[in-house]
Amino acid sequence: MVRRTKEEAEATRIQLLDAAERCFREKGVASTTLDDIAKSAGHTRGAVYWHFENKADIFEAVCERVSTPMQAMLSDLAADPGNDPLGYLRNDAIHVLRMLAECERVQSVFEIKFCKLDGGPDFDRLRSRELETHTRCLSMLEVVFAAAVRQGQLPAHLPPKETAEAMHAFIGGLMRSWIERRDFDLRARAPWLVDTFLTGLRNAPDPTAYA
Amino acid sequence: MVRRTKEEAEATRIQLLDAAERCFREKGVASTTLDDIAKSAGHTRGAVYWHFENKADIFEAVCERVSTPMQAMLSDLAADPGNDPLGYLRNDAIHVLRMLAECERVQSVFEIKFCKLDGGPDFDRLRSRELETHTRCLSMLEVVFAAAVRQGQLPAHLPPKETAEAMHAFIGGLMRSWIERRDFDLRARAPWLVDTFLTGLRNAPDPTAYA
DNA sequence: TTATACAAACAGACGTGAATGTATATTTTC
DNA sequence: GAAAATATACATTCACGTCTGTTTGTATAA
Repeated sequence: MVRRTKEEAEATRIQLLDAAERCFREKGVASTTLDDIAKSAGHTRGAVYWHFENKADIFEAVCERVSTPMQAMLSDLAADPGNDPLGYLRNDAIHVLRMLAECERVQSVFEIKFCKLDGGPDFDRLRSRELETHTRCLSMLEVVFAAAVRQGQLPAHLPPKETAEAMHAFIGGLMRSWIERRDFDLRARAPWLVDTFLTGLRNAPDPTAYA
Repeated sequence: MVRRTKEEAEATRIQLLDAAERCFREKGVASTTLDDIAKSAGHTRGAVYWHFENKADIFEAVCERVSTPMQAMLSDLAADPGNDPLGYLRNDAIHVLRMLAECERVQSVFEIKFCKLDGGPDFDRLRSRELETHTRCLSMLEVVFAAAVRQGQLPAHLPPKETAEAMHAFIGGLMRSWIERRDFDLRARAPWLVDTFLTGLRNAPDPTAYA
């Protein structure tokens, strides 16, 4: 089997990515061999090396298939929050949680990134990009919180950095916990969880009281 | 160099574990070879294979050096919370965060477990134990929350499982975020962070209102 | 008390398998 | 006919496990 048409070639590329996603999730990234991926896709390593450079390249491609929705969410956050920044943030947080609960591909990639990824010397480029995304996300949270304080939606004594960190930790922690155990209805409970956390921020104690 | 005394042998064992901890943290578990560990400890693979069976065995030993304090904390939670369960939980959560902020070894092992561990087929035994610990932790949180509700410290409408999950996600998320970036003072902010979250629980909206 | 036997605590060499990257062969489409 | 899209074959590297060698603490007995 050789030299398919352009569309067939693109199809095998997708088959390879799907197979890689499956293998990574089942056996972890490090323990997955290129032959595993090729076999699982019904091809050989020849096809793999035609479409990709190495395992790290495949992994990046697998991740990029879901990076777009998350990036979109980030730019959502960056958009003008209007006169209800906290409501805006609430919707966005719920949206993120629901996207995870609903989209199988997002679940796969997050499970791989969370649990199946070794911090080896490959993947350095990817990790630095992740860190940058994380940083941008935190600073945008800070901006939105500042706007909420200006609108009187949150008390002024909230420490900006720690508040953003807490929000991010809470959402990220929920995602990880649910990915690892799936023992509660994330989609249904997302609004209540987010509201409960934001209620804590609204009534937060004054940090200056903590010596 | 051979046949040291009992104490010297135990010393090399500890050197090997320290070296493994360093290598795992620097290069990831999967990318660390047994020769890396031996060299970094100033020994050879002969010493490694004398003290341990394989890499997974080493990793378990590395983890067990900090599992004891965490287990102690879990049993703290299991003890009688008295007439102030929420205050008890508050102290315990702060204690966990501070132990991470203060103990370098805990930081290392958690960083390895969080970011440097591939979910390969080895480490299965370890992972199942982790899951069991996670489950026990969640059920203990449920017990403490139930007690807090009985004492009138928390509203009765809190869904037990989701509340425990949220608490665990928040603490775990904070630990992960801080491990990855260390860009805020975890030790100093721990009480405020925990109090802010618990304030959210105290004033949480009624979940039955969420269709 | 001392000689001796044994086993502990390693170091170093060896064989093996497996995964990687590359080079080449083979078709088929354009 | 040229190049794209794969399969196949090959060489190399590399980590693992095992085996053996060596030295020395230690127990036992004479």
